[in-house]
Amino acid sequence: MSLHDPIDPPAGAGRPRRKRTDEIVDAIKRMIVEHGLGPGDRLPQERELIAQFAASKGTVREALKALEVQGLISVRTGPGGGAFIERMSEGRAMSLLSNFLFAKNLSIANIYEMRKVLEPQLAASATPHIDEAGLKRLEAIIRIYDHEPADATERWNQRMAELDFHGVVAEYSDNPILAFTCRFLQRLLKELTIAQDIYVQPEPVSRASGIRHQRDLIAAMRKRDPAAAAAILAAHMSEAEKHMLGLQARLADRFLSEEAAPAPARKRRTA
Amino acid sequence: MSLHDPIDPPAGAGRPRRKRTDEIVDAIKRMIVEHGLGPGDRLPQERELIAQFAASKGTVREALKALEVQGLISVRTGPGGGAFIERMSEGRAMSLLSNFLFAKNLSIANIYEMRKVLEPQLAASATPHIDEAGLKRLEAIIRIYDHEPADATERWNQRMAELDFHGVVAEYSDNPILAFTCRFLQRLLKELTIAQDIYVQPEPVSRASGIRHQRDLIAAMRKRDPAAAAAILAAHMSEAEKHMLGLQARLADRFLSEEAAPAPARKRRTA
DNA sequence: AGATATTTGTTCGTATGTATT
DNA sequence: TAATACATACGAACAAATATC
Repeated sequence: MSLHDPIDPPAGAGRPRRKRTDEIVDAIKRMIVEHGLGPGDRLPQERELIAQFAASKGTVREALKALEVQGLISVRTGPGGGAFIERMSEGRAMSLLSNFLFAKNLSIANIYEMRKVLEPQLAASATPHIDEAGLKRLEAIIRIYDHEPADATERWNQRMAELDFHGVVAEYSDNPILAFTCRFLQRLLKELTIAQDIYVQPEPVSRASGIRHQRDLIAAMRKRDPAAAAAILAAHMSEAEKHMLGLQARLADRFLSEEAAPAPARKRRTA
Repeated sequence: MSLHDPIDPPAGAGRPRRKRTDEIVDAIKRMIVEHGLGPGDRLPQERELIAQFAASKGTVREALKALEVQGLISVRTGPGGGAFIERMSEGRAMSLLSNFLFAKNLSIANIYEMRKVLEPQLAASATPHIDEAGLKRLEAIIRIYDHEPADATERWNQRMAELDFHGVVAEYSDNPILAFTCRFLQRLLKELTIAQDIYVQPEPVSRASGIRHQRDLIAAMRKRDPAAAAAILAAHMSEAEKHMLGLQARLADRFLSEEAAPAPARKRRTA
């Protein structure tokens, strides 16, 4: 069912017969790896799959739907349409993960416990690769929150921008899983439901200190000094953690919205 | 959020019209959160959903399939059957995530860069909660690899057990996302394809040191000393990283199903 | 811009499989 | 064993989207 839907503990005796749909899902997955298909490549069309698997249209469509939800393919209508191999987007991966963590009632403390050790690593791993354009972007983001906000809305925007700052740093890391994890944690923070309006109330501590840290970070990166970058982020996170700790907040019901719309990149045709 | 949530403002110009299936998926998700349905609760049956959404059987089934793949529901046949709310299993969450990271070509270095900072945190967070039974389990696992392996198979089993050791520690952490991440990293290491048979060749360094670290960790946990536990793990990881670094290995092609039941000769199917 | 061909999307009716009683 | 209640699967027809001319 799932790509490597593992082991689905089949309750010892009397395995429930394999469902046709799942067989087809697996068969298509095999087809993908065996033919070495990559993003953009086309699968046989519905009609052919129906013939090939001797299955009905509905069954084949269910299988394709399963693959689509897993982010493996996308399906387009029209001439030259059909199922195309996709690379799962980061956003979708995060949504899927959120569904899992949703039930776990994460706290801010949980998230910061990870951030305080990961963000320094992230900064260090980005330091050798960030370019002047990236540094400029960071400086631009700081400018969003380097002043007192006029109203609650601006205050909220400033808090989001602070998280975006770290998101930009992640873009320059050469460690994909570290970057993904950090960005995911940032997203979780953005999705917090406020028991005590964290992001709305005036910050309990000086913004100046945070901004100084971030400017220091940019300087350290310019000097290509990963150790310094990590140290600065460690201090920054430790301070941020202190402010956030104790706040009650839980994950929002982001649950329902899923990014849909696969990008309309087109103009591709693989026979 | 209300029943008639305007969340899906019908795509003004440009975007393709919302597909019926996706509408139903979202509607069911809304239904779940609005009714506060939890694991084990039943959704309306197929027939009722068909009536409720004025959609055909096939469309409703596609929607249910999508929810099933996301780990949100499971469907059972027979009297009293239907769609039931599920808690996504950790295994499924990991599989879905693997699909995303598969394309990213992770290296061992990438994984250890995270482990070396996360595992110490994990040990610290588990220290206050682990009980004597857990400590005994850890000691039992160590016994699997506290001696020279007889053959390659045992050597491999020993390496897997070393990872399981940390998995047990994760079970006692009170930080769900930290525990999940650490276990996921462990799983990635288990799934490595060997360019240079990492787990098969004799270990390049003494096993004694690793085991000493782990025994020290158990002692520190017994004394309820999180700081010491973290420090020991940091040393342990740093040493392990040294051994693994430089090894070339990539994520395995878990891509295609590895079901419990191994590939029996494929049945031929009439075209 | 409009017509057309191609391909997915949706519906309906029916039959089969499976678990409960 | 049989009856029942439910999902699972099939097939044909029709609707909608979209690339091409």
